[in-house]
Amino acid sequence: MNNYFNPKQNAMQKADMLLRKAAASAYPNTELPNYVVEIPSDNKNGDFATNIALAGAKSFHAAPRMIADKLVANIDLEGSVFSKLEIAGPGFINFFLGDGYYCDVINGVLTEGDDYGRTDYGKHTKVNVEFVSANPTGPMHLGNARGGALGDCLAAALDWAGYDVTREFLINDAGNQIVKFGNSLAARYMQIFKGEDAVEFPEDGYQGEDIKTLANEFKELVGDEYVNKPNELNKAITDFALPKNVQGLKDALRKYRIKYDVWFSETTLHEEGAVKAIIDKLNEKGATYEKDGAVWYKASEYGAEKDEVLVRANGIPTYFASDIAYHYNKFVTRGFDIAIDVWGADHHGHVARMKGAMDAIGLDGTKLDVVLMQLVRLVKNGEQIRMSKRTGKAIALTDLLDEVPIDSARFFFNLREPQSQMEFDLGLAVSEDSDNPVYYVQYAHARICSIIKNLAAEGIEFKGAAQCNISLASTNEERELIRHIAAFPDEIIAAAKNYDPARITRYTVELATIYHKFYNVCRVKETQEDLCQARLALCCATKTVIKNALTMLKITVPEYM
RNA sequence: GCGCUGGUAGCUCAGUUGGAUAGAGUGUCUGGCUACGAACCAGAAGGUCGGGGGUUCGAAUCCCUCCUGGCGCACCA
Repeated sequence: MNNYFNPKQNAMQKADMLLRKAAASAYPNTELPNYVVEIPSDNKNGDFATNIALAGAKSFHAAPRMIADKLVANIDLEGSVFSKLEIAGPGFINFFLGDGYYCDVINGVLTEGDDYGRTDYGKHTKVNVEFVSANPTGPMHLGNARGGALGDCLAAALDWAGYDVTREFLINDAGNQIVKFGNSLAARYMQIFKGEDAVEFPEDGYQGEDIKTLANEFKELVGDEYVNKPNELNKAITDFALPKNVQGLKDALRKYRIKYDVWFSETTLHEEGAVKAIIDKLNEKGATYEKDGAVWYKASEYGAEKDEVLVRANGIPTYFASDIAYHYNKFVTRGFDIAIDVWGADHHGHVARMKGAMDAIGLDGTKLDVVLMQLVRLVKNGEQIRMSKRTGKAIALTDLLDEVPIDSARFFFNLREPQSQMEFDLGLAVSEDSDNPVYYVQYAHARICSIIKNLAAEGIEFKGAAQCNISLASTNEERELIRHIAAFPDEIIAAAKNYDPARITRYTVELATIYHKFYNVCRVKETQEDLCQARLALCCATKTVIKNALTMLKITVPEYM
């Protein structure tokens, strides 16, 4: 049983139980049709509605309205959370919640406090969320900013929904791109001494200014020591630069308020022989073959489009090989039940073959979930700012965070669902006025704090939910507010289930809107005492939910603005 | 060419997994502070849900087809 407080879900289940009971007595020995109990878009149609009479026309052998009449006649609302039923339209049965429900919601929220919204939906399933995992060969870019906000908030949603969550960053500190990184650094280092024209820069090298900066720092440290030791230069300068870059990633992400549980080094997989072991394993399963001097994996037999190289002709394993070993490590060595990878949409070709590879090594590919995220278009004054890693003019994450407040960046990147091609409006994100939705939500919180403070100054304190009669808060605005507050735990579950934390961000905007409407219609101050207390209870409950939601998203919750 | 993914109000996007008259924000226009924070609220206007077929009591949602934007199809990661 669920010990957590999830009022909406509970009430919905109660509605469903009443329906089943009614159907059992009205139509004994008849199989129930596929029906739903849902929340109508217009609350004139009740708090919950069911299509059971429409969907059951065939199995109950009657017209929908007749079925609805018969079912309703068999439902007794006495002692339930519902105050009335209605039959509407073609045969919908609508449930209306009663006073008791609204009181329970506010009472429950204030009792749960900082924990309101948590459920045990995930049943402590061990889930690993890997996100950003930017190459340590250069600074992070705008896409990583979205991936960071997305991954971190998804992890938070899973945590609140009762999963056992690990946030993880994979450091790609092995393989081809590190070799390229070293070659680029070495060339820049040599150019310092011999001139740019005398030393050829690798055609596929990293062009960015940061490579020159690192080479210069290395020169400051060791002078010309390596000019005549070309064989040792590459390793020495890589060993110098790589940790610096990794530290840069850590610093930038910490500034972005992301704290990882695990920084996983790809190199350790090679050192421990895990990559070789996984290739052997595939080999044993008969899933490999040799061609042109390379070892291939029969990916096409496991759902992928075509076969893939595991070990190049030069003997170096591909990233794909180490990625299989890495996920084997997640599932088998560390025992995660689910692995979620947040990738840029440009990696979608990798999805089917990774899942297939999990099946090929005897694991379950369906336990690997990939959240594909579309890249971001940066827009300022209606014009797109293109980013290019090659020209070195990329918009770095650190640059973005220097310009855009963290609250704003995290909020914006979580406003759209992952697969949408979002636009990031730099002008809007920087603006500190009402156009910026993050302030709209924070404003609602600050407003509530102000009301509470003003009342306290007049000697009026909130006496606690148990001491007040919430049913006095009976206007549409008040009821709407309570209903939305009640939906918070379900919204988190939906975000976790659909891997879409943007739902929570949008939820906070809706909550703020509903609160502002309430504020404009219902005075708290200078109101008859009982009603004042009831409305104060609503304010406190709203404050709790905004605080919990924004805290979950790691956005500050100001009391003044 | 094949695959993934999008196309909903002028613009940016929702739409609770097939439900009731398709919704927000923004922009435009009009109202509301000698009242708890006007960083707010109310109202108006704005739609062939890319086009066309199909499935059924019922489609933005599912199927087929066409148009179109983005991305991917390396012994890169």
